[in-house]
Amino acid sequence: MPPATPILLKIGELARLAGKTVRALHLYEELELLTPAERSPGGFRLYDTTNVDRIQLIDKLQRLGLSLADIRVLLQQWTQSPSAPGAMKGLEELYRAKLAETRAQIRALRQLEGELLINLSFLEGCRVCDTPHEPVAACPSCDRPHAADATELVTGMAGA
Amino acid sequence: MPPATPILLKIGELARLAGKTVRALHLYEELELLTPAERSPGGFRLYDTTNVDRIQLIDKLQRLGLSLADIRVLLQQWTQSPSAPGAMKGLEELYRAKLAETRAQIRALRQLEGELLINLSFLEGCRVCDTPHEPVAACPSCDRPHAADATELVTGMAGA
DNA sequence: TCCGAATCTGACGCGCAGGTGAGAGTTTGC
DNA sequence: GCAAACTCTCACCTGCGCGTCAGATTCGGA
Repeated sequence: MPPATPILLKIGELARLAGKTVRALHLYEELELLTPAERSPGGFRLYDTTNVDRIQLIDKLQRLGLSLADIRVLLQQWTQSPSAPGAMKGLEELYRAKLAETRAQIRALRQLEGELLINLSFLEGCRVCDTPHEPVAACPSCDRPHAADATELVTGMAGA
Repeated sequence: MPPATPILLKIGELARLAGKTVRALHLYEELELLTPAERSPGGFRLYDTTNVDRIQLIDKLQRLGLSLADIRVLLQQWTQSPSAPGAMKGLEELYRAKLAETRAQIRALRQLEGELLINLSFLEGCRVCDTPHEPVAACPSCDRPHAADATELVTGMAGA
């Protein structure tokens, strides 16, 4: 049989499939992150379906905290690497570093979580507080027992 | 005894203590997040030490994902609230919402973590891969067993 | 063949959180 | 009383990731 014409997508279709806007895809092309397989006679961009994966890769790398410029460098390193295992190396290093960062972020968020819980419990005690203290500014420095643990998430409100 | 002159800090000192730049503190003042206790005769801003807490509050709220404008609104609501328990209410709601968000972020990061681990293990297998496949593009679609689990963090590199 | 929808290129705008001078005035230690 | 260090107030600049026209062109179905 004749070589099956590969399925080609127009930019709007690709955008919908990948969950991005047309403008975003234009931008990715400007920044050399994404290249259409070809153009229609009239100049429309035509993409093959592997570009969906490419866009999702971009998306995840963004969520890892990489800028589009970073991603460009990464992709270029990849394509320019002479050997397959060599190319994998850079990727591996990057992912290892990002894994560490991700874990650090998780730790930070956990700490924030704990702090929120502490302050919520303080505020809860506050709700039933019968010590009359107006103005409000006095409350964060309330001397009742429930005030023991409040952090600057509450105490920082004081000066006003 | 005479009223002890409170310790007052110049902006640079406060900045160092709080880990911010002078410019940032200027900005916070423009945005009505921070007000110096007074000014020197020559016009220098003089802050009292409670402002360190205030800045750390701002910092944490930023890390919770609030914009400086959001924070301004929050601080204003606080100072305008007629009753102490009433003022606590808004804060409590905010923190409750942010707690949920924080937990969602942690979940997302955990997932990313898992994905990174999967792909790292793929790449590790890659390192000792003796299947000769140049060009590199072929590697992500390698048919050896170690390739089973790679996600688009690896497969998205293919088209190039 | 014709119309409406999609796409093209190019350029400007935005929101955020400051950075970065410039030029002038203020403090402070010696 | 001098110089160095600090601070003052404008005001414009930056990076990022698109959004948003505008005006022209192209595609695809009836």
